This record gives sequence, structure tokens and C-alpha cells, in this order.
Amino acid sequence: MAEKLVLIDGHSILNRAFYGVPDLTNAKGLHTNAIYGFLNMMFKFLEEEKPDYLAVAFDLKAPTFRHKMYAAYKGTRKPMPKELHEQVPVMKEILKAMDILTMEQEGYEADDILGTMAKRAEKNGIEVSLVSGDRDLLQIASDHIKIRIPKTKGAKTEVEDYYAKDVQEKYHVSPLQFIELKALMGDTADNIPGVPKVGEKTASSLMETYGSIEGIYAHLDEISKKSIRESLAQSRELATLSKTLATIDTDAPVSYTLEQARIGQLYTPAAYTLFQELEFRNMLGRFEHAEEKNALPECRIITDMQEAESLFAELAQKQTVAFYQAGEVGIALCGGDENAYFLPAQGFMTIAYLEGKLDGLRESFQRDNDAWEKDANGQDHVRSVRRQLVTFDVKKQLGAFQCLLSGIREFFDVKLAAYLLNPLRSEYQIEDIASEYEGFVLPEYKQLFGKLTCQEAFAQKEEAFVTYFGNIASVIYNSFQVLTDALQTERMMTLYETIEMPLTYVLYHMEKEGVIVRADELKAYSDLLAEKIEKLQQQIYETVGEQFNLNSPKQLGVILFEKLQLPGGKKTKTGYSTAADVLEKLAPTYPVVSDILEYRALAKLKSTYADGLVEYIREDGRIHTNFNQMITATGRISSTEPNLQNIPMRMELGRMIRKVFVPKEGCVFMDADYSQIELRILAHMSGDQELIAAYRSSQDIHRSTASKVFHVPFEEVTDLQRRNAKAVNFGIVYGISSFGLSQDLSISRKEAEGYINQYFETYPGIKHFLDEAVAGARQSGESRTLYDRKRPIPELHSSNFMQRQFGERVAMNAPIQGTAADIMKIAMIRVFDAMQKAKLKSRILLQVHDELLIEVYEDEIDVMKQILTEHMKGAAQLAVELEIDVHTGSNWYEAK
DNA sequence: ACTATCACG
DNA sequence: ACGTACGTGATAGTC
Repeated sequence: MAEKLVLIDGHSILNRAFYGVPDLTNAKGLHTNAIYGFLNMMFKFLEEEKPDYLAVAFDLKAPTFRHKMYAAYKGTRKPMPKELHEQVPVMKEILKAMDILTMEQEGYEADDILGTMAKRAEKNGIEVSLVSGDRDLLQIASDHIKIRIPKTKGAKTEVEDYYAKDVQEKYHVSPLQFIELKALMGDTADNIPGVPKVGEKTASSLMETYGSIEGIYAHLDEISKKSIRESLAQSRELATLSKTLATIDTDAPVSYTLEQARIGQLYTPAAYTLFQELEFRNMLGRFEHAEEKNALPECRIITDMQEAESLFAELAQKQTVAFYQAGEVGIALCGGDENAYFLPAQGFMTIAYLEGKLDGLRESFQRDNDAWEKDANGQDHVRSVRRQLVTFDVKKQLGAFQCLLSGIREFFDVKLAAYLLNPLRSEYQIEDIASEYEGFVLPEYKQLFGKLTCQEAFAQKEEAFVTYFGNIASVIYNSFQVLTDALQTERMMTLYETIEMPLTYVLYHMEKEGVIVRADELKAYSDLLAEKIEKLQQQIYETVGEQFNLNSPKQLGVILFEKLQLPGGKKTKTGYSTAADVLEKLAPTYPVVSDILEYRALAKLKSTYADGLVEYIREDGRIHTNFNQMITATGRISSTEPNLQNIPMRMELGRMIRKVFVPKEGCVFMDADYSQIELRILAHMSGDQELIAAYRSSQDIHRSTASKVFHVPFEEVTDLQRRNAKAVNFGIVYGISSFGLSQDLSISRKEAEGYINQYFETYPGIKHFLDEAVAGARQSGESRTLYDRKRPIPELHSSNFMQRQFGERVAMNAPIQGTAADIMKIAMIRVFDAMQKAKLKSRILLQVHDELLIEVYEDEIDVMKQILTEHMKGAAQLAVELEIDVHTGSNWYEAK
């Protein structure tokens, strides 16, 4: 078989990667996304093509000959952004470390080097693949030179391949004619002027008819369109120049030889070090067993019960076993590199049987772990011998395998670990973990089976199905080591083991329990709203003198700011802003605007809450929300389908909704919430003596702040002063900015700035803490909570001022909001444990960031209140006490 | 699929 | 000269 050469257009691929891959930075703040994308693509091509030779060409910084000609004609290229620029030398360093030939040559562009090398290789009977983001290279395509153009489509990369015939097919010209096609239409990205008025359509029809630029000019008078004909006549020189500019030199005196490009040891120690520095953890796997890495283990299906028995016996000897359940169809298992198994639930091998076997494994693991634990006496090395069952998304798996509930510490959740290591991702699919931490490319379920359910897929495509789930089990098994290592080096194992993993179980129980919502009352409330909405709507239409869709901000904007000529239009990119803060300024003068505001409020209540919630009431009369543990950047949990963390509270009419949330027969609701937990955390983390002292003397903190900031005696603080001080306190926690504060208080930026300066003078420790938070985050590229939860902040090193400012605010807010989330999670675990130990029948139902809602049996009210007080206050020992408010009531409205 | 708006902490 | 408060999720309208 012919040998193979892969050539890569360095700058062009880096550029593609830079814009295609989301922003990434390493601990030192170096941007790495372009390098990451480049390497991913390179590995993909290496795996697909298995070439014998590989080389990457770069342009030299100095403008080259062809560009100089054009530079004189019309400016130069845009400079590349600094975030990309800094990655180029690092990229070259990596290639050097991997012993990959990089080619650059004075006076020649990367295109020329690539073209020349490709043609030379072709002459030697070598198959060439040329990877570039640039269609320029199509002119090089032949029967043995394939041009590969990667296209980033969302998360995936698709590749367009062009041999000569493919160019002909798509563009109706030969590769050589492609040069002239391009010369006619021009290319701004490549600084080729082209002929004015000639675009893609015209150029290709001209080329199809006359075959060449020369041919076109020979038959100039035959061209029917007058404007085109004249433009061509006038731009003859430009056309020639463009052709010169577009032509790639395939016979340049390139000094590199094919032999220099031969692939040697790619996975060298030097490269390993670099990959570590850049934090490309998923790629590190390639270095360990570079040879065998391409193959996933064999996946076997086991239908025979005797075989199943011996498999489980074998797995019971392993230190780690990965499992993943495939819908109701069966379970995939993997206990090592060599094999993965799929056990369908059929015949005598029922789900119950499989569940029992898995629970058996768990039990034996637990026995060993308990024994080791006793031996080790709480020493660190226990972790390395602990036996664990590894899976993906424990909370979801619990739904099917209830038995798993009895063990917590025997399970490891790779999805949860991946979230903690990088909480910024929008999703954590098993496929992403496979590629990020293992370097495996797993096909997606949808690609293999489309919309088939697991049952259908198993019935119709058994082999693919078995392979798919076997691969998942194997990826779970393999990523376990990488993820636990990463958690250790990031000092996050304690967070994982003592907070996140136990919390999963608490959340599972809360979801399963659900909360009663009275559908009949909700309906009555909805009808009440409907009546009010109808009246308001009629009144608004009458005043305005026209019917329109009140729910459309676009139509409303036109009515208010064009038809009625109200002042203060324009704001968003799509038109006028009709947001509440804009309308509120107009409401006092224009009664119709305040009607609109009221309409909006009522419409929101009706659609999202009154009508929205009914849809989620199940047959048991309860709403079972999802508490998502792997969404937020700061460590909070979120609630969906429905969101029960944003039930109205601030306005009385909305707050009434809470009356439909009721405890079950024989129970009351108990609601406990932390009092100003974030400010207390700020006092602790900053160590500011004034603020700590204020809390210790248990003063009204906002009043105290007002007194100090505005220099008035504590007793004489006015309501307005207190309100302003409260806003400043909030602002501090959000990462203060004078603009934000001025917006919130409707004051001038100057005044806001005055408040902030006064505040920092009063609490110098806070100023120092916030400055340090930003400086530290800038250094390390991340911020950390008291419990070492991290949030990366790549924005701090952005070249965009706005982004950088955003990064600074995040650096101030994340440690505070995140620590509050940590403490609440600790409290939830301890409260849950205490309730179990006391064998209470009462249940935790909801968490709303700083608040817990409990369904409490009448005879457990006292003990429940005691548990909440002890464990919520005791969840952390801070420089100031944690305080909570506890209320009871016969519905959520009353209990709050 | 995206934007604007608004509910909560 | 720019155009922002931090963190979420649901709905309706628009493309």
C-alpha cells in the first residue's frame, strides 16, 4: 500500500479552532482553546489516516511577497487577537516536543510550502491529505492529493474532502481553473481584490463558459450583462494581479524533505509535560498506552445465567467496577481494560436478579472498605485501596436501582466529578467525558439509534446496542482513575466525598417525596387572574385606541414610543426596551403604563405559576421537581420542571400562590432560612473587624452599615438611609460597581461612587478582601470557596474590557455565593442524617438556596426545630454566628 | 433557536 | 468611548 502524508495548514487550523472551541485557559491564565482544538483535529486525522508522514506549515510573521503586492494596493490583514497570538509559539513548542516537522520559510507562505510538499510527495507515489480551513488549497487537489476542510458544526467537527473530481463536481471547474475562479470573485479574507461586481455566481458561470480568464477576455464582447462587461474591461489588470495573488507556488525552493516529516515518537516525555501544563488532562491518556489506545475493549453480551454468576464472582475480585443501566433493557458492566459486558434483563435474568447481584457486589465492597477504614484510622492512603462501584449520574440510576440507596461511600459518580472539576460546562454527557478525559470518541446514541427507545434499539440492532453500552461502561471505568487523580491534585476530593456525593442522596429523597399542590385552588387563582387580566387588557386597548398583542415587547414598544410618542425610547439591539425599570419611570406620568405593568405582573403569575404548575401535579397530588446538582458555576443547586425556587414572594398578590403548597394530613410546614448568610460569610472571609463586631453585637446590620457610612447615630438612621445601605451590602456581594448601584437606587453614578467609597472606608478589611479575591483569581485563573470548590474565570484575561470587568465581579461574588451554597449543602446532609437517626417520619421537601422547607408531623415539631437549629447553625464555624429563622404554618405562605 | 422579560435567592 | 450589578429557569414572541 502506498505511504501516506498528512499536511496541516497551521495558522488556518489554529484560527478555525480558536473561533470554534469555547474559551479555555490554564492555571497561569494562558489561553489554550486554539491549541486544544488543533490537537483534537490532528489526533482525529492521525487516527483516521494512520499516516507515515506528518508536517505542519506556518506563515512567517513578516508579510510575504504576495501579500506585499496587495498590501500596497489596499491595507493589510486584521491582526489576530492577542488570545490567539499567544497560543502560536506554544503550539509550535508542542509540535517540536512531539517531533512533528514544522515548516516555515522566509518569502513563502504556508500555502506555497504545502503545495510544493504535496506535489513532491505525489510524484513519489505518496497519498497526500492536506488539512486546511482555507478553500485556496483546492487548486492543489488531484487524484492523489485530498484537500480536507474541517467545519465546526456546533460541538462536532465535520470534514469536507476534495479530490480533483470533487472540486469539479462542486464548483464545475478543475482545480487549476479554481485559481481563476477565485481571482475573479476575490476573497477579502485572503486579500485578493477580484473583479468588482463579479461574485460567486457570475464568476463560476463565466468560467464554465470560457474556461479561463484569458478566454473571457478573448470573448469579452459576447458577455451580455453590460455592467459586468464594463467592469471586466476596466479591471483587466486587477484580474491578472488577482490571479497572481491566488496562485499557489507548487515548485518553491522549499528546504524541507519528506524524510524529515516521518512520524516518530509522538508521545514523548517532553510533550507529556507540556500537556500537563496546558491542563489537557483528557489527552494525557494517549501517553500511557499509545499503541493500544485506539481500540476500546471488546463488548460481550451475557444471556446465560451461569455465565452471569461467574462474571459477578469475577467482578467481586476487582477493586473497581463500572456499571451503567440501559433503560429497562439491562445493565452494562466493566471491571477492567480487557472486557466490557452487557447483561440484558430477560428470561430468568430479571431486573430484580441483576439488581440483587449488583447489591451483592456493593455489600462485599462495603465490608472491605469498612475493614480498611478501621485499619487505617482515618489516614489518607485509604482512598487508594477503597473499592468502588463507578457509574454515571447516580441520582438518575437510583431511580431504577433502589437497592443502591443503602450504600453511599461505595459509589463514585464520574459525571459529578466532571462537574466539580469544571463547573462552567453547559452539559456533561458521557461522550464529552470520554473525549475530554479519555481521548475516546464515542458515537452518540442519537447517531446510532436515532429516536428509538432502548427496547426498540436492543431489539433491532442488538450488536450495536451492546457495543454502545459496553463502551459506556468501559469509559466510566477508565475515566474513574483520571477523575479521582484530578480531584486529588485539585484538592477537591473532600468536597466531593463529604459534600457533593452525600448530597446526591438527599436530593434524590427530596425529589421522590415531592410537595402537595392543591390543583383546585390553583384553578380558582387562575380564574381570578383571568378576570383581572381581561379588564386591564380592555382598559389598555381603549386608552391606546388600538388592539395589539400586549405580550409582544416589539409591538408594545412601537405603541408606546412611536404611536404615543412617550419619551425615552431605544435601548436594545432589536428595538425599544419595555422592561419594567424603563416603564416604571414612565408610570407616574402615564397611567396606561402602570396598567401595562400590572398586566405584565398578572400575566406572568397566570402563565408561569397558576397555569404552569398544574401541569406538573402528578397522580399523587404532588409536584416532584428536579434538583439539579451539576448546573451552576458557583455550586448552588437549581430546580427545574418546574422551578420551585422562584415561587413569588416579594409582592403580596404573587405570594398568595404559596397558599396552594400544603403539607399532608397530620403535618405542618416548617420553613427555616439563614439570615444574611452571604454577608456573614463576607465578614468571616474578609476578617473585617468592624463588620464582625457589628454582627457580634447582633445589631440590625443594614442599619448599622447606614449609621457608619452616613455618619449618623444608630437610632437616627432614616428608612431611606437603611434602604440605601442595604443596597450597598447587596452590591458588595455581587461584585460592586458604581453603575450597578446607581441603577438599583436610581441615583447618579457619582453618588453611588460616594457611597461605595464611604463603605470601603468604614470596612477596610472588605476592600482588602475584594481586591485580593480579584488579584488571586487573576493569578490562578480561578476562585475558590472555603471548601475548595473552584470556579474558573477565563474572562479575567480577556482582551475585551467588558469581559474583564465581568471577570472581576465574578471573582468577588463566586467565593461568597459558593461558600453559602457549600454551607447549605452541609446543613442539608446533617439535617437529613439527624432525621434518619431519630427515625423521624418528617421529610425535607424543598431547598431555596438559603431556605429549607420541611413537612413535619405534629408530634415531631419540637425535635425537628431542634435538629434544624443545631445543624443549620452548626454547619460551619465562622467568625460570626450563623443565624436562622424558623417558622411553621399550614401552608408555605404561612410558614415563611 | 434566539431574545426579552420577569420570578426567586 | 464603551455599557455592566451575582446566580438561576419558564414563558411568549419572533426569526
